[in-house]
Amino acid sequence: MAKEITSREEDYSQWYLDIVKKANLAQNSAVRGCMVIKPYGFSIWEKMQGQLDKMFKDTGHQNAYFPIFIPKSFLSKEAQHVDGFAKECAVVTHHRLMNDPNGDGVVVDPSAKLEEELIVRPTSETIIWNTYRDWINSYRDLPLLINQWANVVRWEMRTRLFLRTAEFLWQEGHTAHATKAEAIAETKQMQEVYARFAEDFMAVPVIKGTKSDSERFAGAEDTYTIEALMQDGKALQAGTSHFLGQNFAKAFDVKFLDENQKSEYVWATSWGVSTRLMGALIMTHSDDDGLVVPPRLASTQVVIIPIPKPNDEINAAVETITAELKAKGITVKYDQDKKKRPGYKFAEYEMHGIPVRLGIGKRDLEKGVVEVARRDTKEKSSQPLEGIADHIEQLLEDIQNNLFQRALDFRKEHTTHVDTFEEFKEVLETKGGFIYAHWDGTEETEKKIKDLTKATIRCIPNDAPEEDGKCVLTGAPSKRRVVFAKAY
RNA sequence: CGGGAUGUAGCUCAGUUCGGUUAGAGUACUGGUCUGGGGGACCAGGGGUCGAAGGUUCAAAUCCUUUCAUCCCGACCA
Repeated sequence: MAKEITSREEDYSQWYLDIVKKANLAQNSAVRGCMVIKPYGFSIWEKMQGQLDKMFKDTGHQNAYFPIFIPKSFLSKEAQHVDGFAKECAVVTHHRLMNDPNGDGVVVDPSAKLEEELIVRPTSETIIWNTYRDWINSYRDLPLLINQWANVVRWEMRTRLFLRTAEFLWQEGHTAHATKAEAIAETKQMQEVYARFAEDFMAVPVIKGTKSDSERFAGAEDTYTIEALMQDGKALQAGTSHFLGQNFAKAFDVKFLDENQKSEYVWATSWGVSTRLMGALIMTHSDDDGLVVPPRLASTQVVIIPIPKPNDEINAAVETITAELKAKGITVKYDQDKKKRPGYKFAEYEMHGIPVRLGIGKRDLEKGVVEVARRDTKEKSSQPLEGIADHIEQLLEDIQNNLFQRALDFRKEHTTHVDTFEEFKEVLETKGGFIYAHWDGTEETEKKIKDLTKATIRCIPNDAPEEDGKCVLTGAPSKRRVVFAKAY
């Protein structure tokens, strides 16, 4: 077999790359660290975008677009922010090419040097807050609730398709508020939106929490995160929502007159999820036969395969089924390719993770049934043609729920509470996953644990109960457990 | 940026040690025949600047120098 996938057991990271490649999701490009998202991969991203965009609008946000280039000077206005991003910025220094005077090809025209260099945005806080200064004068201008869908560039040293690429697609919300409380409420609301999206649509269970000082977004006062667990026991940060305080308002001098005619700095938030979610989707559900896409994100939910190939009788039956499914809003593809054999198609659609596959042949038609195969469990059964659409509608729902439940069970099995550092290391080495442990709250301890084990604090869970304990490393008193894991 | 490895057909790789006709295999692709309920068989065909540049030589995928890229391990990383 030509399209074999490396098994997860054999080499997890190769398995991931095989899926991305063989399910036609993405490929490496001519530019290091940048990827080409292929049509099938993009169709899944589009489904994600569509749903997220709806959720943003339902919570009162509007879309806008800001430029890809940021004047260098903007980036240095917020000290922590520049520290966080300076090392990974692409910089535009010239605006013209010319023919190489020494031969063929083109060279940068030295006379076209820019007065001020432009940074390709690694994130848009600075240019957006520079714009907000003009937009915000009064409390009546607030809150300002804006989102943008864009690409950003971060010159990462080591990249991996979808999980960390030099350029990636994302959305970034940037909101401005009159009060601190309101901004914090917005930050939490968006964390909630992300969590709901991850769980209800991606079928990926997440832990909601806040970041420790060292893991916080550069320029934020608080970073709210959703953390997912991958099948290899490593954590993946799936989305973040930042409470920015008045940091950017002060850096860009964005003030408003409140109802008491007092001039105040604006309170800010920003929040984002990226094409990295594709990586989370792949690594949560897929198996050694290929991608598994939850029905709610599948661009094609049902594929119908004529066995062994299309004929008038089969076509007629398919036409009926297709009409019934479409009436229910289910997306269907009928694969009439005569050159490829059924077995080939079965494997191919499994590779692509299509949730439900129908097989129809002469035998089935004689009995008035159709073969229904579900991708998640790979179970097959014969179902009567009568009422098939209802059955499939229910089946898609079952698959969606089953994927979530399966991921949740996996997470439960890979979540451990530990009280000693010996246990901590032991669990990390044997089964990985999320480790709930006490921590003394200092950055030194956090760093030491990271150096010793490679595990980092993924978050301080929102729902962590108060509990007296001792730091797993130093033995200093602690009030609650935090979540540790090795992370992507 | 350090340590290691690799660049030969779309993909996976052989050939490089020890230089010698026209550079190979599997797979994928194209056409045909037979097939047909889980990645079919056979026949025929197309496809290469051997990563790039320079050098040594009668002769370079093979030797030398430089360079670029990719992968793995570190460092780095919302």
